[in-house]
Amino acid sequence: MKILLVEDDPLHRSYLREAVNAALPECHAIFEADNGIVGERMARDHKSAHIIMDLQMQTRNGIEAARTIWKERPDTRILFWSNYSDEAYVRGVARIVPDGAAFGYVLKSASEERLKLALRSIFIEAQCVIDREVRGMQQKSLGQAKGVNDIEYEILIDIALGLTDRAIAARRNLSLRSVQNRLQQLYEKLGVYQTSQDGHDGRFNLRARAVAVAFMRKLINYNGLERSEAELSEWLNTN
Amino acid sequence: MKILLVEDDPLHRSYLREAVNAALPECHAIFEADNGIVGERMARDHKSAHIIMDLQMQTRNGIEAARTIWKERPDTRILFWSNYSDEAYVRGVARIVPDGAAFGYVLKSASEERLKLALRSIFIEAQCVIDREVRGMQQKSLGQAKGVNDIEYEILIDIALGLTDRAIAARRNLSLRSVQNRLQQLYEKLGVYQTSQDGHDGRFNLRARAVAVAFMRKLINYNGLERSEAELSEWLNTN
DNA sequence: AGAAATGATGCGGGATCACGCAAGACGAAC
DNA sequence: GTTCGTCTTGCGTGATCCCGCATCATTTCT
Repeated sequence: MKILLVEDDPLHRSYLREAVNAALPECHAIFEADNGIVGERMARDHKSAHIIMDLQMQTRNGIEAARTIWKERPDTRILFWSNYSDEAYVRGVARIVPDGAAFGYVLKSASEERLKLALRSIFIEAQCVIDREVRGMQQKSLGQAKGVNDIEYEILIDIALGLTDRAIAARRNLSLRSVQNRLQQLYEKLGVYQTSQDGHDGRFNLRARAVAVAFMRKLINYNGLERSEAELSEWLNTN
Repeated sequence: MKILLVEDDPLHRSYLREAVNAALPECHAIFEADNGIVGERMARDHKSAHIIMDLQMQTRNGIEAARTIWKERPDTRILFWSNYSDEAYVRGVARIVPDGAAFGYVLKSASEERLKLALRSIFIEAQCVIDREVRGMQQKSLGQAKGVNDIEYEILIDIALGLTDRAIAARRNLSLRSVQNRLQQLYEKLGVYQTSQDGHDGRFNLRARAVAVAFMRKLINYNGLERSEAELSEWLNTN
């Protein structure tokens, strides 16, 4: 068995290397990449079937890399190893995992024991392993209770990118009014409203405020926004 | 000499410990804290004069912690050790460092050699050491060439938090029109404008777009926004 | 099948925003 | 002292946003 490590931080990389050696004696070769681009290339060259992937890397993040890898060979098993359980990351991963693929999501704060267990579960048993904390996040994403559903999430991204209602309507093939409807759903879900109804001074610009609270609730984050921006500029060009 | 490490990742913490041992034989005691709260407390209890501080930690970030520590004893020497050189962080640090205090800013990606050198320079020689990359960022912040100055930065924060023009005016003691003036300066600096002047469809909501590009340029980030939000809610209560 | 829920769309109005124009305030340069 | 540049503020306008009210269409429940 060969394993490919894609991880920025040399410290974490060597920690992973040791964990793999300890937990997977059947692994006889470890390859390492220190960013997403190299990771993709090595995965292709070595036809890697077992990958451990960091999510936030400077040059190319783990979600992008995983997507292209899975596009080429959907049965690749990938263990995501991340510092955070931001909803934005969880959504990002959930969006790209192919049907039936084995993958895992373990936090860097997990104990060594848990990491080793996850390694065996995924790479030997082909089971999906998802950290408890991440799991909680996932439930919240899917169930709508207090969570933001896909439609609302989509429009959240659009306003976070700074689009006007009209542009969103064009992009999503909706009428102007529908866009505004969805915006109101979103505002409600995020608990955003013009405070101090007493006077006439709405303190918050709802649109901007919604983005702010989404950001603070980690519904969106830097990497997610960057990805969305890339999609947007693509759309802008063809339109 | 005693040194206090404030860092949430155990891996990085032990790496630091070894680096300190290797570079500073005159250090006879190392204390460790795994978040900002504990860090503040330990700094107080041990009257720490030499601290190595991570910037992004979950429970309380390094800037907050450093601020309260410096408030109590401004001659404390603090080496910030961070993954990123986001302008938001650099600004955050610059804002709180007391006059004449010795401090440093070293990236985690720096070589071990560089870290050790910085350790000696700061803790022995009381010099300020700032990573080259960070330095570049700092210049850009201060010089206004293409960079955003303090006034623009301030209003950027305000719209990122989701305030209305009126609320900003109240908070900053300005007229409505002045706020809008500053907004326009900001838009210009960020290169934000209604694309496609041909038709009449402004694709971007300038206010939201400005926040988006600022975010993508790392003028603002999660920690910074959270800090500002805390200040904001304080102001909202007393007003 | 009929009823109820959900979502898309149109109309309209009040509030906010973006921004040109212009007048006064203040300090720096000459 | 005059002139210039920068900053603040007011007024006004057109575009955009927020959102209540109302009409269909599609789904879902009974």
